[in-house]
Amino acid sequence: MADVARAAGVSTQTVSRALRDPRSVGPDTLDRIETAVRETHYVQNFAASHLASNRSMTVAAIIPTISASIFADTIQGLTDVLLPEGYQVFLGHTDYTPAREEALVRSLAGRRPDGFFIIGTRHTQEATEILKRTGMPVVESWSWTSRPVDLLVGFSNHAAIMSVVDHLVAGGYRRLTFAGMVRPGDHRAKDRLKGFIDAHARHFPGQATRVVTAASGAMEMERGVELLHRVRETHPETDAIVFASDVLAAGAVLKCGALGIRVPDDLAITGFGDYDIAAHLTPALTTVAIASRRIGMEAARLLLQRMNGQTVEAKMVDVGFELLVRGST
Amino acid sequence: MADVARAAGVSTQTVSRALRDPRSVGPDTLDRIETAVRETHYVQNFAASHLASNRSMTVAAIIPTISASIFADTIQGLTDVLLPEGYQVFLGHTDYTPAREEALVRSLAGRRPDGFFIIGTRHTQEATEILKRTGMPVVESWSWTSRPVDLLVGFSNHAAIMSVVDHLVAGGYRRLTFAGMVRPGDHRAKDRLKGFIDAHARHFPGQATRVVTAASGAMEMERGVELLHRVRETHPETDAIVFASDVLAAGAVLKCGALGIRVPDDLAITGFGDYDIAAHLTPALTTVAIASRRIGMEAARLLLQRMNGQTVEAKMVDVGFELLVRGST
DNA sequence: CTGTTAGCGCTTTCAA
DNA sequence: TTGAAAGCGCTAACAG
Repeated sequence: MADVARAAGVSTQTVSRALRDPRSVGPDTLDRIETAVRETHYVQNFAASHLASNRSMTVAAIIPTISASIFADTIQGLTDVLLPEGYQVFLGHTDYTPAREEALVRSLAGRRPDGFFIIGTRHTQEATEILKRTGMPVVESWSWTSRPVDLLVGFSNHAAIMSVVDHLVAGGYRRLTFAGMVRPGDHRAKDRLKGFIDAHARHFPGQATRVVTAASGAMEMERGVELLHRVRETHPETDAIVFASDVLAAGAVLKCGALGIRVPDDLAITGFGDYDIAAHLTPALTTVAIASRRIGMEAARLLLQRMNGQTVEAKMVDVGFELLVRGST
Repeated sequence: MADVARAAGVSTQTVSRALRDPRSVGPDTLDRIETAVRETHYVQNFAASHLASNRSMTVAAIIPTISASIFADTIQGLTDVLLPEGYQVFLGHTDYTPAREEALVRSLAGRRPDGFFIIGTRHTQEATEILKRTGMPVVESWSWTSRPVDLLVGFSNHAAIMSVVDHLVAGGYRRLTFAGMVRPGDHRAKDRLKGFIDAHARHFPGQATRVVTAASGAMEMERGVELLHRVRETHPETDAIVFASDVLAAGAVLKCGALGIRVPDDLAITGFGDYDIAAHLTPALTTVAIASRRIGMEAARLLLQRMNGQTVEAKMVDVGFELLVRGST
């Protein structure tokens, strides 16, 4: 910056001002500075800026996994809103491990982001403590709680699955089985399972609940195929499978097609997430649509309001969900 | 850090040392410092560290798009290797727009990352200039070139599609049509198209090339369905469609199933990428597998070597590709 | 193994 | 509209 100042014949102060708000300096001065910036190939040093101004112009984002996940849409929405405002995004993933999440929170907090975005509302005590102490705006997401750390953009996984069960029961299905991946650190999956159990208990009081889960392995269609087989072995009376994810449901629907199992006549199938494939399957998949990208965008907007010193009117945003009834039920 | 030093009865220097390399201070001292860190809830300020040491412990990554893309696996691989080494990742996406890529490069360069990862080998002149000037290690990826900016982890999209065409011709198909999304800024797609054109010219010299492309819209299965229809309208003689992506091919295969078009008897279909769905379709999809995650991991390893001051033995890594022949051809 | 000194490249504050 | 002085919170380099 000193080089630029010298080339433009002004002080570094003026260069700094011109860079942050071009209208705050005289037009001739601005011109000379812009020329000098180009000639010297000057690139701002945000670390110094951050240290001096105590604003990093970054947001930290923590998600369980990036690959093959619906969270990618959320991050895309988040960055779509944040980048034009000059913010860069730190991205970390936890692989559904609370310890890794805590380590990430700690490490990212050291970067002094101006805001924090995180999937989920359950964190280790230490992680929660750090998030609260930093004093920066924090958005939790993809779940629902009455007591968020700070801000919340999410929906009730529990209610979403209950609506699926209600739909199936209304359609005459009576022997429902839940099938999903339930990893120890995945509270969204647990909420969905609980939603199934609660809805089942309401519709069929006293009757045993049928649940088949996998705790490890990647979230792939192959898991759905495996779960389908396990359901048919352990609960052959099943007339409808409630999958915790479209990925699993898609694997099962495709396998049923290959095996000659008629969906929904022999077996109804539901998914979760409304992935791209859901509408393209034969039969098309009944599922729950989540506004994944919108979650990221709403979160970004809340963060921006806070980072700009405005007060946020609604600290908790429920993006809801939509039951999409298609041919598989 | 001064608070910690005071609480532990040492200088800030000793605290700094203890934090970066616990073995560099005495065991009692370390003990007192660790206690003090906990009691004061101290969180390092990496911005100050960065400014003083000229190391940011960050890597910048630029990809065309995050959502529903195979690049997510690459980023996962990249961060999987980088996070344990203490590096955080800045992630930005360009939506296949060169101007946005340049803006991102410029902005991220200001963060002074210790390394740069970017998809593709074609950038604006200005972006290339910035990448070269910073002097930091740069990994380009997902393509191939003889003159990378610095390091390269990729493969030849051109050769990959040629191998698909060779396979189809060897299988007796004679009226091939290429179908894909070819956005202006997507040079991988262009390389694939060129690979098709070149292979076609070699096998069928003088014969017109059949190509159907879409330039806009999201990369979704619906595009594959649309392209299928356009191929059947404009080139009804087609006996094999070479899709530029599994997403498109999957949409087409599913649609064929619904329409009663027999694959591969009436129409052979190939994809690209070996997405999860490819093996689960009926018939399973012949496609080209790319080691997406490995690209990220190899890139991270190269960056780490450079960032640690080691010399890199191979500046260009060809991860290759694998033609997976399945039922759709 | 530990401490002292200087300074990283900006921005804030105040003055002109 | 512009400039001078001070300092953000660390680490490098050196000394002890």
